[in-house]
Amino acid sequence: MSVAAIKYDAGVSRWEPNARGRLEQAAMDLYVERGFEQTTVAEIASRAGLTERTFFRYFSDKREVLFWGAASLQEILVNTITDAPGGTSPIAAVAAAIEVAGTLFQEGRERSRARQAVIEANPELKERELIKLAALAAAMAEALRGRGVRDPVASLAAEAGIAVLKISFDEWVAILGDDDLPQRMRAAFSELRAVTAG
Amino acid sequence: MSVAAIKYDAGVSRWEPNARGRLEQAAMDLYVERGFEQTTVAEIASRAGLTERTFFRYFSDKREVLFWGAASLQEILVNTITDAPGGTSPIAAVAAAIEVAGTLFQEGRERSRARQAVIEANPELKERELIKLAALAAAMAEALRGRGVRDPVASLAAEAGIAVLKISFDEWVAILGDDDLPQRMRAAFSELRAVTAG
DNA sequence: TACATTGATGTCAGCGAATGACATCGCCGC
DNA sequence: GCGGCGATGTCATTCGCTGACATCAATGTA
Repeated sequence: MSVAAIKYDAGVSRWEPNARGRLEQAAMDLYVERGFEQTTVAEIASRAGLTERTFFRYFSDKREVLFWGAASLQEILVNTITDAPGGTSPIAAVAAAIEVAGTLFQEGRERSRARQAVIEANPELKERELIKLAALAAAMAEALRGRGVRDPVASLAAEAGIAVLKISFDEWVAILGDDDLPQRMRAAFSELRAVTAG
Repeated sequence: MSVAAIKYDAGVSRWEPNARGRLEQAAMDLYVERGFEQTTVAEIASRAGLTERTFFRYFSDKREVLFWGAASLQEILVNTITDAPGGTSPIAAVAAAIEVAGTLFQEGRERSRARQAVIEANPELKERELIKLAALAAAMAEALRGRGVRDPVASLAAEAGIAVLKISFDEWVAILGDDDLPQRMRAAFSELRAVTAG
């Protein structure tokens, strides 16, 4: 739905449209402005023209605003693994999925940066990020099992992939200029191969 | 310290000794009996003969009761890596550290089991566990850097070690009989080598 | 047209985690 | 014996989060 459509609808419909989007925007703005802890849910809701109660109808908790998008990322990773050509090795399928994720992050570069800065500044948010990454690993392992890969190979390949994702992403975010994230990921995978061979 | 000793001390000192230990014990008991969420800090404190406020003086939050022991584990991992003979490869140093941890878990087997059951049953606790594991990985990476290992090798080796720890530990906990955790960890490391070799 | 239903939001009350400020009072060194 | 210290208690408060119920436009249906 376009912005024009939103304007059109205002006053016609009972409420402003896109409540979830407004809440998300308000939350991000406030988290960036004053930090996560210093922002209350009441403030977020108020800035979005809604009430606290409504915030909690859209997001299970204050942290989830920054993470609900992980669901679609998970879907992409799983599909990439599932759709990999037969005969692709587990680690190659995982690597392909991780690189697709890398491409996506690269597209929304500034957004990724801002988001990561907020998360990095708060331990509670780091916890949430880690559990989302763990969920991604679990989902990838499950997708591998769906291809006939057994444990512990499936789990190990998935965990290795997440390790590469984390490390590459952190480096990429820390770098000032813009360099290629998927390429950095490929390099990390080959480093990992050398390291474990150690 | 035995119950008898506690009785002896009562009345001599102003308070029962070992407040922290009593809080920890009370918390574990309650978490096992009714689950983490269904237990209030007030109940824990009351069972330990203390107040809520005192609980928060010993533990930064309700979850930390189950995790404050991670500090000494981290120390052990770091020391093992630091003290590894010169010329030991990064992954070998990490493997050695992880196996030491495995030995420790094995000694307190029932305790590990009970604890893990509580954690597994609650997402908040899983989050906390993950961030502790991430802290362990970061500390091991730092110890490797202290040996002259550069990034991303140091980080990758540390993350790989944590992945092996996690997966082996989970399997070991799930198994009914008692089998050897360090040995399981060695096996997982060699699986990982095969997996990343693709 | 009238009426029932539905769905997104609001209102209100309340619990429990966490924190700051200040009080208490044995213990220990001087 | 006195004065400070340290472990604990008391009190008040903020904030995240939840359940129960109310509101009211839109939509469907007789």
